[in-house]
Amino acid sequence: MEVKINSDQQQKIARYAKALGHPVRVYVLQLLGKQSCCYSGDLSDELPIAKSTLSQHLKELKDAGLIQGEIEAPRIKYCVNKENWAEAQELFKNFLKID
Amino acid sequence: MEVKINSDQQQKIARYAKALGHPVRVYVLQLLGKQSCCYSGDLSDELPIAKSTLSQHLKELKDAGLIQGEIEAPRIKYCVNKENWAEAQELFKNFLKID
DNA sequence: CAAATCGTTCGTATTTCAGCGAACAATAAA
DNA sequence: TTTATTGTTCGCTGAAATACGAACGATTTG
Repeated sequence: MEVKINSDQQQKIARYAKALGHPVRVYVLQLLGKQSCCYSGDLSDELPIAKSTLSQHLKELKDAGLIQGEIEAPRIKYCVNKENWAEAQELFKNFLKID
Repeated sequence: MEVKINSDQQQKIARYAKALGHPVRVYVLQLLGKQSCCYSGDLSDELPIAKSTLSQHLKELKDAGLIQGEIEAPRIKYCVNKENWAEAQELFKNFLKID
C-alpha cells in the first residue's frame, strides 16, 4: 500500500509526538499511567520548574488530547484521556511496527 | 515501581518524539518502512517543500539516530537505523503500554 | 575543462517553545 | 469580609524550529 504525503495519520502521529517532545510531559504521563490521576499542585511541588511552566506543559497535553482535568475546587485532578490514549497506542503501534 | 523525574528513559522518549513531531519526518520514516531505503533527490521531487528544508528534516532524523545515509555519489541513500529503531519501538511500547 | 547534478550550509524571517515572575480569577477557609 | 490556596494567563527573554533562496562543495557527465 502506497504511503501518502501529509496524510491524516501522519499529522496525528506528529501531533501526539510533539506533545511527548519534552521529558516533563513524558513524566506526567508515566505518573498518570502508574497512579491513574494526580493534582497539579502535587506535581508543582515535585518538579523543579515554575508552576506557570507546569501549567503550560499540562495545557499542551490537554490540547493534544492526551489528558483531561476535572475541577475539584480549588484543585484540578488530571487523568489520562482513555479514548485518545488508545488512539495514540494504535497509531504508534502501527507506525513503529510493534509486534 | 516509582516514576523518576527526568529519567534517561524520559529524555530518550522525548528525543525520539521530537524527531517525529513533524508530518514530513513521519512520512519519510513510513516510506523507509515500506521500501527499505530512498534517495534524498527522489523525496525532494515528491514533497512540496524546498530541498534545503528536506535536508534539514533528514538531518533532524539523523541527529535523533533514526536514519542513516550512505553515500552513493553524487546521491545519498537513506535507510532506517535498525538498532535505534528497535530501541524506539521498545521505549514507546513500554511507555504507551502497547500489549 | 566546463557544465550538470546532488545535497548541504548559510543567512534570513517568522513562528513556536520553554523558562520565569507578576498579576489575575475562582474557590475555600478563617 | 478578609485571607489563603490553587491554577491560569500575560508579557518578557532567549532558544529552537520551520520555511525559504542563494551560494557552496563534491562528484558525475559531456
